[in-house]
Amino acid sequence: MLTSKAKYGLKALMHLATYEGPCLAEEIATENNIPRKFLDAILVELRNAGILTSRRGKGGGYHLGRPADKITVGQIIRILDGSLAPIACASRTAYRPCNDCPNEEACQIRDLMMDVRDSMALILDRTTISSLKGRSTRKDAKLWERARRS
Amino acid sequence: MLTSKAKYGLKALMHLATYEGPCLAEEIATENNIPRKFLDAILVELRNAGILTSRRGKGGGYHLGRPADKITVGQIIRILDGSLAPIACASRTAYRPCNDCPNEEACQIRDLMMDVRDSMALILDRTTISSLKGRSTRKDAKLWERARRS
DNA sequence: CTATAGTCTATATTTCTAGTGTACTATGGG
DNA sequence: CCCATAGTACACTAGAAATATAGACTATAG
Repeated sequence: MLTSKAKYGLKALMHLATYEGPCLAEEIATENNIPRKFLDAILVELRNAGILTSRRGKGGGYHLGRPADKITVGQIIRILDGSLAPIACASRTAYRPCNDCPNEEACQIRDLMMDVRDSMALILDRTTISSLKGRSTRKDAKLWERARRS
Repeated sequence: MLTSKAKYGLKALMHLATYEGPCLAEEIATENNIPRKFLDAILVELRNAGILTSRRGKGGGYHLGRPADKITVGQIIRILDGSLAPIACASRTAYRPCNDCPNEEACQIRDLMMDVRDSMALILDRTTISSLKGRSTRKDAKLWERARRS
């Protein structure tokens, strides 16, 4: 599951990748319909993880800790949501056993979910904030197609 | 997320696919470490969805409503968990808009998550209860490899 | 020294998950 | 007809997680 938390985090990062200098939390919040205080907590988590840096006081704000093309969506989801995998027992980074499986290594469901996790990671770990921003949505694609036909 | 509910449901179906005749809920529950009453609710949902049939009274029980190779994991997750997609706005079958997106069609996050959903569906919709049962786990693969080397 | 803007701690609200309890209904066999 | 078996319906709850919110505190520029 992609929670609102991670979604907000990604939106904030896209925002920060768009503007040059430091951005105010307030500005990020209002421009992206994110509850201010909730965003604060998210920004702090990202800062603690080294994704963002911040400066206090007048003229302060947040900015990216490294270039937008060096931050992947997968990283952000792992930081904010804890895991990519659809089930904890299939997570590489946030593993937790199920209590109903006597022999986890032989669990076919877990095994299948590891395949799912891998295919998710393949997409999410190669998508950066930068490429996410530059991504053309399906609507764009449809519009292009229509334009090409016409 | 794959909830316990869906996991239990898949286990129950694998159980039913293994034995010929109708199985008792009690038997499925104890053999798979599933809380009995919780399983009851799951089996009823699967029955209402046409995946299972049941017979009451002495000699009764549950059995598959169609061959195990005609039931996909994707179907079961959609029935029991509601959706495959990591976020509701990217779901094909259980769509729900986010309330923070003014222009959903242009949301790059949603678009990315649709790609993720598609790649999950690609795996889950082609995996049947039958193929799930027959799946060799990574442990098996490792054992084989070791055996081949030795 | 003061307005600004991030930080910390605690708390509230809502929703979902996972599970339980009780009573009821249908069926087959004696 | 009765009774044990086995599924069905419905109500409910405890606990966790998601989604915020409030308020006091701290650092900094000017």
